[in-house]
Amino acid sequence: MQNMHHKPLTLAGLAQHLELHPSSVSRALDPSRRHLISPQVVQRVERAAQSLGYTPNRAAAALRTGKSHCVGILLPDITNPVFPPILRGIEDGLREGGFFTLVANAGGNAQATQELMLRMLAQGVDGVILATASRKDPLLPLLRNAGVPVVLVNRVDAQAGCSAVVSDDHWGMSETVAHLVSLGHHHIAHLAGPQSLSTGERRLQGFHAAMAEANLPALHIETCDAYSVEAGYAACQRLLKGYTASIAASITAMVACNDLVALGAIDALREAGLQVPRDVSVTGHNDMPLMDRVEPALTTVRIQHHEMGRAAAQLLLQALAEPSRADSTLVLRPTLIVRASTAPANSNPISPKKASAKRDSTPPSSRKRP
Amino acid sequence: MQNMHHKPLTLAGLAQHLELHPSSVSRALDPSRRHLISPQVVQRVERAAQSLGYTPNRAAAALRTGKSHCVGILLPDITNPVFPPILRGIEDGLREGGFFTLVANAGGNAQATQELMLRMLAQGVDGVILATASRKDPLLPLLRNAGVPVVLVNRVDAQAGCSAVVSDDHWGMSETVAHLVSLGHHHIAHLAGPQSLSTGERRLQGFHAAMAEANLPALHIETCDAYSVEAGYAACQRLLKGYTASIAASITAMVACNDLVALGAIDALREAGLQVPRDVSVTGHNDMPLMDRVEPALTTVRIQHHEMGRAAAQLLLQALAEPSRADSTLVLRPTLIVRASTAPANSNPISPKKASAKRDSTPPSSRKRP
DNA sequence: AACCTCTATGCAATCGTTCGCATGAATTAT
DNA sequence: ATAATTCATGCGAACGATTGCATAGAGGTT
Repeated sequence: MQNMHHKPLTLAGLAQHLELHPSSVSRALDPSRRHLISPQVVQRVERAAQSLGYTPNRAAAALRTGKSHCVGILLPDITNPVFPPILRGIEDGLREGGFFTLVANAGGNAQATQELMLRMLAQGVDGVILATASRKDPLLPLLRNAGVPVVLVNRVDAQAGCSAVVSDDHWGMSETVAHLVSLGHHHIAHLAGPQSLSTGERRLQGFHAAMAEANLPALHIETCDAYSVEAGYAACQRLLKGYTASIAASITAMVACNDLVALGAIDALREAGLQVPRDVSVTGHNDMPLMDRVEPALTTVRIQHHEMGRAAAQLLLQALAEPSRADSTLVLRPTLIVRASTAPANSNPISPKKASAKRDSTPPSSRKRP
Repeated sequence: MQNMHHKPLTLAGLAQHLELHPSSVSRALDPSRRHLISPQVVQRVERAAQSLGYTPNRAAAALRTGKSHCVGILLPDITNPVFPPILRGIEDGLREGGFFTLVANAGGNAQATQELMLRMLAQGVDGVILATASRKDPLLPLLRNAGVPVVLVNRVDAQAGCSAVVSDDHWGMSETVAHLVSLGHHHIAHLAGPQSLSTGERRLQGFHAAMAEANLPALHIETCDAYSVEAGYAACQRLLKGYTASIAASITAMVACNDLVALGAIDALREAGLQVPRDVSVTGHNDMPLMDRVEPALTTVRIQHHEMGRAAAQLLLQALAEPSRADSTLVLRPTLIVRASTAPANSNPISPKKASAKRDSTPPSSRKRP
């Protein structure tokens, strides 16, 4: 109780206590400059620092060196289940390098995002990891100009200019399509992600490539305006609208750009009187937590969230240590996880009650099995 | 391209450009000291700052003033779905005050946690929000000693000494028990959380109180050593072990301390040949994302995650603005969300095949309905 | 007109670390 | 033995923003 507000011990204070000059103490405490100081003194300093509980003032060091030992992490929204494991991976990777993570959720708004980034820069972050980068992201030139190393995670930028870690979306898509084809599906639709995001674009490309590979036409594509349950629901509804009138009637499988979108699609399908996977198989992407426990358990592409974050952190550490180093893009291979939302193709997926069911907007709660 | 590595504009540079003294510029830019400067000059300074893109160096300001405009947030694990919304709430609340969030996942290990906290302090955080506080957390005296304001979120500390925001666990428990009682359940078990955490303790107390209120004996209590699916699975297995031999055979409902624990319990029950909710009703706590889509949809207590975070941020801002202010504890009321995992009590819950089924460790995948 | 009051701005010290340079001691080479 | 070369440490000036105090005008009072 007596030592409240112990004004924190300063380097000078410690030096005085040891009858040394602050600069010597500073050197003794810095592993990379220790060699300038005699071993005995180093030990004496270390002991004293330990026992007196000296903690260097990072703000002062940051001011002097221009390095804050903080990196900024910009996420669209931590509430989206893809990001927590990525963030965790980043943090784990960064911790090894002695860096702290300044986290901010950008939340969509471009204007606000830019402001946030400027504040991060003012805060003196040494580097930035972006999980928000849209294609041709306006933030990148800004950061480049400020001379701050950047690593993109989960998304890449067209005109790159920085390192990135992404999942192999093409591979994920071709695995998914191959799986569906092996179950006898021929009419496969795609609920594409926002084309302003690289994942949306690449997964769509991957879908096209995979369908071409399988000699199937990629006819039924609907774009979502976000990676959310609601957007998936809406996109699937739009897709179903053309159902009666067109050849689309034969769709037996849907590849969603994302797990949440898949969940929304399942809602829309059920609402239209279709069963998953009996009538239509549905796949997701990301293998978010709990996707093995939803009803039906979702067949999805598991991306290496944690590893992605970790790799991004390592790339950033490299860039910080060696600024001249060339940018590199790391592509991690995902795995297809087959669960209960995909099943062999049903020859006649159109349920007899479809026509009426389409107008029926029965809420989910009344959808229980008989 | 020509202006690469523009060495950032400094206050002195800006002052020189304006033919003013740095101190005047500093004052003109600080809303709380603006009044010392003539309006025309203020405007001139602001324009110039704007157009030249001046951003103050926070490190320097932090050194001079001792305030970093950063607050540290210590979480057990962002991967646990309770925390993202809380973090989001904190960030939203803090942003209004112009603060940044330094996020760290402590991950259980007490030693590492303490180190992390020391580094946060060295980083110069102005305040700390702890979502990790166990009862009698050793970090609290440390922080108190450093004179850093602290707010606890989701968990409280016995000897408090700081503000906190928590959910009304008692109320949540009594709602839950009342709901089960109204369904005809009399033998209700509780899978309690770690008693070293305030939520675990308080929910257990709440359970006892609620059972007493309903004139029921609280006989079947098993403690989990973590808030995880695995811990819930193990605890439920331990509970089931005494099933045949004792009066416990009549258990028709289980109140879990947490949604994840509830999911683990459901796994264990199924493995023992029991159906949820036909044989045993199960409830969770927190209403994590997707709990409405797991099988069966979980009856649970929805806590106000986002609001908790936001309130914690506001409490911290208050404490920073007015250090003498008395601590306050904010208790937010949760809501019981009834879904499919609870049903009327079954008079004879013990399935005939139980005895053999208990030894049967059929994996979940073969558990499909006939 | 001499004095006092304000008000707007300038001055200079300060926060705690770091780092180029200088210095003195100890070691080695000649 | 003296000069040349290490090596360990001291010295002091940065880094950029803030702030108590000083000061120079402008305006007001008697």
